[in-house]
Amino acid sequence: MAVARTPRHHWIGAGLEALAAGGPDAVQIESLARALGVTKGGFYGYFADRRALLTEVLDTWETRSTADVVAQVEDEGGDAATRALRAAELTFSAELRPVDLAVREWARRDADVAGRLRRVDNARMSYLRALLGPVSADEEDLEARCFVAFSVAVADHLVAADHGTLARADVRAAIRRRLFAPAADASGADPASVRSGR
Amino acid sequence: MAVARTPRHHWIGAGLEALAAGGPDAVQIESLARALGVTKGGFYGYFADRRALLTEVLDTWETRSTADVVAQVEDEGGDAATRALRAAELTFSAELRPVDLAVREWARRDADVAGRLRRVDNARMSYLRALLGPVSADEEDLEARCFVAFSVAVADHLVAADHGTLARADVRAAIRRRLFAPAADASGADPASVRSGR
DNA sequence: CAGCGTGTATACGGTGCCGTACAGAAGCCG
DNA sequence: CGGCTTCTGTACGGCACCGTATACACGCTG
Repeated sequence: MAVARTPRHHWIGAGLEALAAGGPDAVQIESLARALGVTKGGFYGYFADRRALLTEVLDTWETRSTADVVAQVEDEGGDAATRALRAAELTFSAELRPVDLAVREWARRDADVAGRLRRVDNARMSYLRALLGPVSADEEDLEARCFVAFSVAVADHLVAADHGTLARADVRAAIRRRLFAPAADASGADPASVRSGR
Repeated sequence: MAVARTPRHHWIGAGLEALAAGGPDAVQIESLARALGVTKGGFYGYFADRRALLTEVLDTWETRSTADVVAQVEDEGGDAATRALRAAELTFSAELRPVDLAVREWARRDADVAGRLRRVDNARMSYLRALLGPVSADEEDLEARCFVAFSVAVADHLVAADHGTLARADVRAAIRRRLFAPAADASGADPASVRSGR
């Protein structure tokens, strides 16, 4: 048997990169083949068609951006704030972030993808909610903080505005201070006291 | 002379809708023609090619989502908070919002579009900054509030998460309260005292 | 009521991609 | 070493779109 020069996961990897770079329309079999230095000859041995590849690409993204992230964050440990920031770092890493944004746009016009994104976002928000829970006792205030944190993480690389004399990093830091500031009405709940919330 | 059944602006309008619905790749001449109930016969009388149409579509979007919005908001008047919320309503209206999101995604892979988006976002942020200016004296805090407001507005229709017993509208309201709350250190600057900020 | 100009329909060549078919190469096994 | 399995290259038909060319139809204008 000839050994596979282009195993299955190579196609998925190239598919992820194409999705990140140009959206679902850019995931073209002949284009991926060129990127991999082969022709599409072998592709149809692994996948029924283009749709099948896209499905597996999304599966891979889904796993990497939820289960894998949580596993690694929990493995590394730290207090709530540390873990929340680490989760954001991993979720919106240089490789995963463009895929996330592409999927988000894709979800606007594909119900299946929208369903996946909803699962993924709910998982992420649940995790964030558990981490930020001790910061604020009020349900609405807590949810506001979580949604702000999530929105800023998503919009950060999507909003093109400048900030005068400030750098984007300064703005992010200021937002972070606001997010982790104890609530006005909440009695001194200490974020650092949560070390094992799921 | 035969009267134009499909004048220039019809093509641009259809282009905007296609861009909103499916991104730049979906702006296809033959597809727009079908949507307009004609064939592409007349298209090339108005536009040199597909690129020319896309340029004009972006021009239209740029004007509508900056100058037109500010003009209408200023015309309607109201205090700073009212105007900020109204500007958000108009900018992210049902017709303009999908275009905005499509352009945002497109800007990730096209330098020209990225430049436009930056102009537009900077104009929006300047306006917002002027409106929110009196809420907080601290530059970083102000910028944080503006960027949060903008990010939430953008991410609102892009993040698919649920909020337990709360509705998205409740979360938005809670965020709004946080954004307009006077700064802890700022002496009582009253948002309602600004009625004619640029 | 001609006749002209303008917008539209139709037809065409070119290109790029999908999915299929088949032939060839490359390694492992007996 | 010869055969077999498995992957890859090449070729093909089909389709959808772009941009051009050309012929037609409409309704002003004189």
